[in-house]
Amino acid sequence: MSRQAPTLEDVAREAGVSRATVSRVVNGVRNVDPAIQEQVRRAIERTGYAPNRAARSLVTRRAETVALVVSGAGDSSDGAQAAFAARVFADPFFGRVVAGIVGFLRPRSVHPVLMFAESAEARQEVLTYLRQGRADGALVVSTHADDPLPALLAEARLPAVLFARPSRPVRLSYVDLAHRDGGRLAAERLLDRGCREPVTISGPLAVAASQERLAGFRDTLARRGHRHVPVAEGGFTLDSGIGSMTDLLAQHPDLDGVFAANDLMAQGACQVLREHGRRVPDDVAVVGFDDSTAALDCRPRLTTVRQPVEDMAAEMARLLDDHIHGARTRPTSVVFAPELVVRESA
Amino acid sequence: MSRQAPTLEDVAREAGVSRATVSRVVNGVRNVDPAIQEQVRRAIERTGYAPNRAARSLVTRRAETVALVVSGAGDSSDGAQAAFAARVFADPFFGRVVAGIVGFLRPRSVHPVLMFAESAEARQEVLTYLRQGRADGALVVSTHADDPLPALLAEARLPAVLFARPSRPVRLSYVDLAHRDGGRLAAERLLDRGCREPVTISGPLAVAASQERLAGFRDTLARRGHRHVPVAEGGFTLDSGIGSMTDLLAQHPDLDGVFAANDLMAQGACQVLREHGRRVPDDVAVVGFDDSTAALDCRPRLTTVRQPVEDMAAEMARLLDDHIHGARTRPTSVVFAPELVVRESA
DNA sequence: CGCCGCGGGTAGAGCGCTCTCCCGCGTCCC
DNA sequence: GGGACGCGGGAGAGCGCTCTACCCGCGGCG
Repeated sequence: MSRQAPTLEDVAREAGVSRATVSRVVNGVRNVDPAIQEQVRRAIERTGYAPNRAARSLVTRRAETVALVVSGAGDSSDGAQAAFAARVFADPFFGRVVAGIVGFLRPRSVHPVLMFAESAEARQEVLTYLRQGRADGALVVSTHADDPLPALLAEARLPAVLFARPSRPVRLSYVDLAHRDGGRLAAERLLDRGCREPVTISGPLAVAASQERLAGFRDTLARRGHRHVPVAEGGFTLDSGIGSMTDLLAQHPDLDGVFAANDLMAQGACQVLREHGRRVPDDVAVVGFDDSTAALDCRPRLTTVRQPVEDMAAEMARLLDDHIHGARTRPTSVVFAPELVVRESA
Repeated sequence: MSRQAPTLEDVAREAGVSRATVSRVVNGVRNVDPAIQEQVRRAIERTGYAPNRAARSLVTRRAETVALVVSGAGDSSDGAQAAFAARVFADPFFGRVVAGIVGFLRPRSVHPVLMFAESAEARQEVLTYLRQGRADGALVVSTHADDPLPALLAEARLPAVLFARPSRPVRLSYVDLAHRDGGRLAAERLLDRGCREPVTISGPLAVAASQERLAGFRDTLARRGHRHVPVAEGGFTLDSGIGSMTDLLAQHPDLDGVFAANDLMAQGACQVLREHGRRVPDDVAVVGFDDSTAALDCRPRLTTVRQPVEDMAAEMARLLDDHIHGARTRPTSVVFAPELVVRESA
């Protein structure tokens, strides 16, 4: 604060070489005499030099920063953003996304800028941010299917990678899970345990992933002779899991297997079942989805369809990195395979 | 990507004025003829101009960015960072912190850079980041009491504000809660409900906040005639709440009131109590702490000591802003008052 | 009538870095 | 022995912006 931060010039003077030479050893380009290198390194040490990033970015045209955008759909009113942020972070799923992204980015010394884009205004701000060159690209996690942000990003030709396939196709790379296969795995597990009356709590049907999971579950059961599978639509929250399970139990008292489209709802279902005197898994088998922390918090611990979120998030970051550095020019999609994790609940 | 982004120069040429004039209307400084202003604004529109932030930062010496640092204590091994990130985000508490910070920062068009500092190396990276001028200051949320980062920050004279008072005093501003008063509120609630055998599940005693909450709880009970209050030390996780409650129940079967030092543990406690056939709140009253989402997810919904986390986080951001802009030079601490939120569990 | 203030604009000097060009020198090959 | 070439180093031109001069014209005033 008080004294000016040392610049390249200062280090150069201290080391008795030119600015260019110092820059070379700092960035490790070209050969520099080892003796001079050492000399410069000591000068850096003495002066406590740290290269000014703004100056560097100005000439390299690169921020070495990416935006991590959590994007909602509609036009939430102004004040709702805090609630939006809190809601997003309440989902253990998001923590895993962050962990995966940071895992890839950190070794490269880049740190994500956190942005929320739940309103038209906020979306515009994301675009501006990128166009100002404050970030080199965006990693977008949408909470709604009809999020307008991807299209805006694609139109502006800004580097971006999405989590999950967008509802309308856009020229952007994305990573996704084979949700349909996940639904199949859940169905097979319940069937293999001998369930005769399986039911399911789906995610919000506006979300493509929910549709796919449900379709995979239904198709598999249909192929094994179960034509009519009761389904209650949930909202991916614990609360909605409780509500849906209560309804299903009332309408189908002899159900003996539940597939919930995420762990949080499965946890809610377990709670309700226990309160109604049904033992899990002896009376009713429960399969969740995600393999989030909720799966382990639940008693009994959940058998669930694992989504390799960390790997998927890391892959997102890798794709973006490729796009930014021109190593990849056309949009690419990477689809991951789900995996059944067997614990106690089914 | 393809074509160069338009610069001030381009806009100036387009509008038929000088670079400086365009800069003035962009930044809204000094009087510029309204007609010319309009002319410039249209030129900006036509060219799709967005000011280059690196160039601006270079001269203003300001990044208009702050770092949001989640800081651990020890020297976690290299690979542990992903797990650290996931663990941090699993706590609903952190989502509220982010919401509060973003709530303050967003109207000012600044977005936080997310950093984890759970190892010595990572801490160094935070310092470097700030010294490179990539962020103007840091908002630090420590997960451990003896976090070395605050001292490093203070020593380097970098603007920073902490969440919670550091264990060793450092010349840094911080916000905190009157935890002791929170413990008192919990005790009074249990007493007022007529509890005769209160117990408590504390947080990790290495954390100052845990100590304070426990002290406030104990002191209040002592003053009302309860000398020996059974306490089990938890770890702020649901799991530890389950474990602690199980132990307490075994050793003190006639307990009729529980104060858990956070909602997650209270939720675990409720679960155990119900499994042991105790009704909450009729047989055993339960008071949590935080008023996090866990308080609402719990059945029955938790009576809890509310910590105004969003307000506290917003205040952190405000303090940092003041420090950065020189409006505040000496370290300041702001302590918030807890509040009892009565729901069903007590 | 000269002078001064002032509104409204321009010119240009940097901010701290990267990177191209250039230069001097030693080496190698013909 | 001389020219081509490689290598290590320096000089200096920007990158796109802000901001301090400064300039010009005009009205008011002593």
